[in-house]
Amino acid sequence: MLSIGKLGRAVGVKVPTIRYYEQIGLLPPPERTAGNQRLYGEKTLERLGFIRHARDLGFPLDAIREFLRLADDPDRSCAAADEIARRQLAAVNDRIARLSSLRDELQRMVAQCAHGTIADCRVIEVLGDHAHCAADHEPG
Amino acid sequence: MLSIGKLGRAVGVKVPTIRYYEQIGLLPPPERTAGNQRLYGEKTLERLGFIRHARDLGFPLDAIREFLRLADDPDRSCAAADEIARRQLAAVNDRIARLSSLRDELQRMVAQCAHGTIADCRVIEVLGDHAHCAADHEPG
DNA sequence: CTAGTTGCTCTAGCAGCTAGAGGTTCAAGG
DNA sequence: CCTTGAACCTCTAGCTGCTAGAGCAACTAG
Repeated sequence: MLSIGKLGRAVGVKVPTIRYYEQIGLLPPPERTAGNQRLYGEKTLERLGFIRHARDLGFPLDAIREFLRLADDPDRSCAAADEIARRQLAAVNDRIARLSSLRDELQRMVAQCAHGTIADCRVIEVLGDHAHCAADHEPG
Repeated sequence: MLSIGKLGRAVGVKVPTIRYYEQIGLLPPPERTAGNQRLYGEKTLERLGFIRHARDLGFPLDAIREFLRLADDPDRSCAAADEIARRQLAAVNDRIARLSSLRDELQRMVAQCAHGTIADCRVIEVLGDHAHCAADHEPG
C-alpha cells in the first residue's frame, strides 16, 4: 500500500492533483490509515498511470472520464473508445496545422527584425497588420 | 467613434473580452458618452487588432503586454521584441513536435481498434501501458 | 414615443490545476 | 520511548483568458 506522496512519485503526478482527481470523481475515495491518511493499492496506481498518460497525450479530463467508464465495463463495444480517439486525432491534426502556419509567421518575423530600434523592426508591424499574415485565421 | 459592440464586430473580439482587456490594462480606459457608454477611435481599433492577431497566434497576454509596451516606446531597441518572438518560436516548435508524436500514437490507437468489444480493443490498453507508447514523454 | 437592442456594473463560473494557512500524523534517528 | 521534521490532512483562494448571468440604463429605428 502506498501513501499519496509515494503514489504521486511513482506515477509522476503531484499530490494535490491526485486529491483533485479524487474530488472530481476520476479516482475513487481510497482506504485510510487509522490517522486518516490516504492509502492506495496497485489498482489506483494503474488507473492514475492511465490518467497521467492520457493527460500527457492531450485528452481532456472529460474524455478520460469516458475512457475510464468504458474500461470499468469491458463488455461494451469498442466503438465509443475508438470514436473518442478519432475525435482527438482530428483535433490534434487541426492544432498541428495552425501551429505550423504560426511557426512560419514567427520565422518571418524573426528574419525581418533588423536588430535596430523598434521603428525599423517588423515584429510589431507584422503582428499588427493582418495583410502581412500568412496564417489561416480570418480577419474581423 | 465606435461603440464597444461595433469595435468588437470590426475586430472579431467579443464585447466582454474588450472590457476584460481594459480591466487588466491591455487597453486604456476609453472616452465615454454622456450616458457612460464606451467610445473608441482608430487607435484602439488598431491596438485591439494587434492583440487579437497575437492571441490567434498563441501569444499569451503577458507577451502581448510586453509587445505593446515596446510599441508604445518605439525608440527602444528591437532586441526585446525579437527575443520574445524567438522564445515563442521555440515554444511553438516544441509544441509541434509533441503534437506530432501524439498524432502518431493516436493513429496507432485507431488502427489497432478491432471494432469488437473493449476487451479486444487496444485503445484503452495503449493508453494504460506506457510500454506501448512511442511518444517522447517520460514515465514516472 | 416606444420598443427592442445594446450598453453598463458586478459577481460567479469554466478547465485543470497550484499555493497557502493552520493543523495532525507518521517514520527515522538517538 | 521520544523527539524531530517531513509528509499528510482539510479548506479556501488563486491562476489564465475569458464567458455567462443578473438587474438596470441608454441609445437607435420606426
